[in-house]
Amino acid sequence: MTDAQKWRQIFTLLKLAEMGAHKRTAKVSTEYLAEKLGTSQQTASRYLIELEREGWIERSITHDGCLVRIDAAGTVELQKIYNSLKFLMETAYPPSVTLEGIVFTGLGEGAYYIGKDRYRKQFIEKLGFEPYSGTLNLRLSSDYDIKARSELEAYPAVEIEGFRNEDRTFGIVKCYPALVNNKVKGALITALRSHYDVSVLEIIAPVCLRKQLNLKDGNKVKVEVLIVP
Amino acid sequence: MTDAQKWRQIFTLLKLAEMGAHKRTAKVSTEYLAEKLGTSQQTASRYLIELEREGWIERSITHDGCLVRIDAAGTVELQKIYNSLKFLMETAYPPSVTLEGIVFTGLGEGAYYIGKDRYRKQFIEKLGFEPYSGTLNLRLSSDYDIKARSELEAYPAVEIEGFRNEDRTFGIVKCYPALVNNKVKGALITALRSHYDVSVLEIIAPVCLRKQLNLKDGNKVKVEVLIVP
DNA sequence: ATTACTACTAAACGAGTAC
DNA sequence: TGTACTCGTTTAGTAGTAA
Repeated sequence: MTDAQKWRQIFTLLKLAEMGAHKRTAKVSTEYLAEKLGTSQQTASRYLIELEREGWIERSITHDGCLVRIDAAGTVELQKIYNSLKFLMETAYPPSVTLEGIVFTGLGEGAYYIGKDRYRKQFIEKLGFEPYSGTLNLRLSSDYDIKARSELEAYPAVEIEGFRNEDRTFGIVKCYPALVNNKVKGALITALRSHYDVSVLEIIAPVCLRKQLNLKDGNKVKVEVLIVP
Repeated sequence: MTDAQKWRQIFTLLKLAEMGAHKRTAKVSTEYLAEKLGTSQQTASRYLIELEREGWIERSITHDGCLVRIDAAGTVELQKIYNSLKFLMETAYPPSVTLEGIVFTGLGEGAYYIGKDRYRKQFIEKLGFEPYSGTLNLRLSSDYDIKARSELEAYPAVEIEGFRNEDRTFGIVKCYPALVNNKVKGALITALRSHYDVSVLEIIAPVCLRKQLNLKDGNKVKVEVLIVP
């Protein structure tokens, strides 16, 4: 089944549900369904046949219409769309923000901060992974990316608490779970220190991103930041 | 715009929303969108053009992708589907039950009961119309219709309180708002008395249904009973 | 009344490609 | 890189009609 077909079918399921076929066996003539769908009787008939083959509805044909009931599998499809829409419409934040930046070599300070045990423990606890001892530095190039990054500040983040040891104070770190180049799970971290400006991203991950993704300075990297309300 | 087109577009809107385009301007390449849609880059491009023409998205093209934001009109479309699904999935009852029956002439007792002032006042108050002084009697023919009618008992109804006068007791009446032959608003009423069995429907409406719909004994009538939780 | 087949028409798709 | 045009191919839609 192609995606286009799938969506026609989900639309048909929705119309059948509006006739109550998700709660009870409803009598539906192909002519009536056709009217609701804005299509011909023949097409409505074909849709019902497809839905039946797909196992999304149960159907029996009588002399004056079909008795149709949406099956468990069909209900699941409607529920999926509902859940997705519910999340999108009820949540104040976008589900994700995608940023792109160019790899560059930093001063190696990332490793120093990430190495601090009080940070490490929290990374493991709150992000679910032990970070590789180094950060991947990305420079944002476009206005879009810089704007998108600044919008992130308003969205909820995983907060890593600061602390102080005998020498100095280590500040709070805001983390955003992220997917790097559609492949590797990691996190964007901010405010570790203020050496870099808003056009720089620092990424941590359980593995060495440069090795894992075969990255060199100057390569473009996509970071899909996941907002977790 | 045909309905098939409309549904492709709503599907596309949903995917764009999953990229956050309903909350912010998102950078989306046609190639990336194509992948999410399960279609070709060319088709994705066409969809975006159509959505823009429709006024559902705002778009500006940059050298490395489109900046896309779902417009108010587009959000409304998503909201419509969401509201519809929300109602269907969160409600324990089907939105409506459609019954078909054959017109026959009753004993004229309907007029007597409906004429009672204590009933009339409640009909006006709770159903929103003053019933024509007579009921349309329908005989259910198929097993499906009789089964569907019996299911109605479990669904919420508008309840008209009983009363007693000097002579006798008048019982409670359950009403279900209904649309007769897709045209006239009225109500299915039950338990006015027990003269008729489960295979008989009594319908009231603000007008004389026989005249309004030009009905004769033996005509088939469709009654779409609306469940109002 | 219905459903749904066949044969045809209309529309959507996507490969190639220009920009 | 991108987007989006043309145009041949594929797919969906419908009219007519049988069952």
